Amino acid sequence: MFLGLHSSKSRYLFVRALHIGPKLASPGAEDILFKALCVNIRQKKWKILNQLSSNLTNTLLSRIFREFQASPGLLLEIYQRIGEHKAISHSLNSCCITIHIMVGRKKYDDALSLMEQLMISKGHAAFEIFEALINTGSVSNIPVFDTLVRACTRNGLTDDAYELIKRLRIDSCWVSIHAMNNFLNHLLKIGDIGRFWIAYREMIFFGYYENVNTFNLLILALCKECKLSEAFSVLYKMLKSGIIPNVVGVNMLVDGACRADKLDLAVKLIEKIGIMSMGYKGNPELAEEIMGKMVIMGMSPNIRTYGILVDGYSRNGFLEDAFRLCDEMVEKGLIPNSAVYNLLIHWLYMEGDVSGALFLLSNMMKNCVPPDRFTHSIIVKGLCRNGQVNEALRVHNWGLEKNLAKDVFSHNVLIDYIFRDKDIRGAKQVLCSMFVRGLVPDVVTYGTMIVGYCKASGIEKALDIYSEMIKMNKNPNLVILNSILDGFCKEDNFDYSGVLIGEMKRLNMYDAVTFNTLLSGYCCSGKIEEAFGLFNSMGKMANKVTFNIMINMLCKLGLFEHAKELLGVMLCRGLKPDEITYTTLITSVSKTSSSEEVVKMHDYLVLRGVIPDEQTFKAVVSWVTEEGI
DNA sequence: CTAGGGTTAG
Repeated sequence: MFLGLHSSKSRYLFVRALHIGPKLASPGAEDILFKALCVNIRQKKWKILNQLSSNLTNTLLSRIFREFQASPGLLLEIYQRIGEHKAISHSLNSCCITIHIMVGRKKYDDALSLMEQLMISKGHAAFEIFEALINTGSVSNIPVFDTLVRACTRNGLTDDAYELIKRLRIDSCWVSIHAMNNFLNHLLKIGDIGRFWIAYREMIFFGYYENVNTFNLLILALCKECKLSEAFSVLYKMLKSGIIPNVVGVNMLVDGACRADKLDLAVKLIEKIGIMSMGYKGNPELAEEIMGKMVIMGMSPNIRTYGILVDGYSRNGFLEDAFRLCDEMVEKGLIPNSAVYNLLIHWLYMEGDVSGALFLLSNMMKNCVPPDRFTHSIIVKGLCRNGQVNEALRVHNWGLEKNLAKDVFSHNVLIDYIFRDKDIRGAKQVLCSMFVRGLVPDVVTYGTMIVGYCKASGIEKALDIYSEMIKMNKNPNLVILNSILDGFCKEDNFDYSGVLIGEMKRLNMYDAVTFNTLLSGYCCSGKIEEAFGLFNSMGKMANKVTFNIMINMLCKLGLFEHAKELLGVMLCRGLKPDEITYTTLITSVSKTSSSEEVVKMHDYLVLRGVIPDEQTFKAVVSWVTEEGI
């Protein structure tokens, strides 16, 4: 009998070890334990780990880790099973040994989650882990530190990530371009574009060469800053560096063009990728070259490109074109995925077409396209937006039952809309139900609460939420800072808003919304001089909203001719008036001028691409009713 | 590394 033999042999060895004496007893016993553990672990018999837990010393554990370093899957399981056991505590070092082994075997995701365990569950600081990794390996083991940088950015530890990169540089160890890209991408995700450019310039200064991903990030950053032509010119820089653009960069340019109201440009870009240089730098030869290379690379628009364009059309009110594009896509053999369906359903809801959205949803099911984590939230938001908050709550609860609402997404939407009804209690209830389900509020949740409190009860309560957010180690982003700024402006507290803007500038975190918010604040409280001063200093940063705010102020002051002049400036700068410009101007002109003037203004604006919405319609209807036409 | 939730204007 195997077991009998085995146990008698163990007993024999054990007895012999006792006879040799206490000094040598322990290595012998450790050997036996070691072998027994290895045999059992290889057969995935985990019971022994529990049985022998009181004997597992650090030296024994390191031996086991080394023994299994060739099979990282098994190693990870050992590590986790030991971690589950209360009697044995992992040292930071044993975890770092495991991390080194995982990275050595290219199991980066496993290494990443081990690091996250150390940071989150065990509360180790990034630099503690850094030191331990050096102690258990070598500082020149770059992939390990690349992973550590990634772990930092994934958990919002921006400064730690940056300090790590700097610290390694002092040791003449350079994290890879991949880690640098990861850091740059993180800065864009948290909305810190100022810091993005500082980090990028620094990276180039220290001799890194951009790869295709770095260039894509540059395109993304420039698109976010609405510097579309600069974003396009990144393509030249890429080719000059001998790097061929890929579809990801082009997709971002398509998105940037759509968001800058340049749909035609987006379409051209897709139809003939080389065309983009026309009207920008005037170098058709280079454009042809780009196109040629892209065709060679098999770089044709993918499903994502079409999705972005579907979004672009819909966003600008051309839902019909979006559907036409879908037909074209299907003709080209690209099958709409859940993202394309989601986008269309989303925009149908935004247009108020609830039944159309419902129809498309059933079509999605019919075509066996599985709904994803976005679909559920889009339905919840769509219903809320169309005044069916109770129905949205019903769908939400149904989703919770069916386990479709696992993330904070739809919760955030509900909190937003319940807050809009000034139902603070109701919003708090949704927040509580989040906690009950083990969902942790994210930055958007806090942002929504801050805006909600600003509008429902004033800035003070909003600031409480802000400090709560800081306590939970969540970093404020640009949207949150802008919301707080709006709160100050709405309460005429321009001292605090000045301090805040100063701080935001120092942090390099501000955008057009920041200044538009302040501008709107000035206009609302009649600070005309300040408003003009700010407007003039905004320069190229001024966007459509900036002009709408200024036009509205001039109209309210009865300076209609000046408002029209400003409309001209707006058009000269390539900014298209929208339905808000329309309502502002029509409301004003109908009060002061003849019906001919109103009709003239209407035609003028519609010819320049304004697509009337419900409120523009109301503006005209009220004028017609008053005129008795 | 790219579309789909929270900020500014009627």
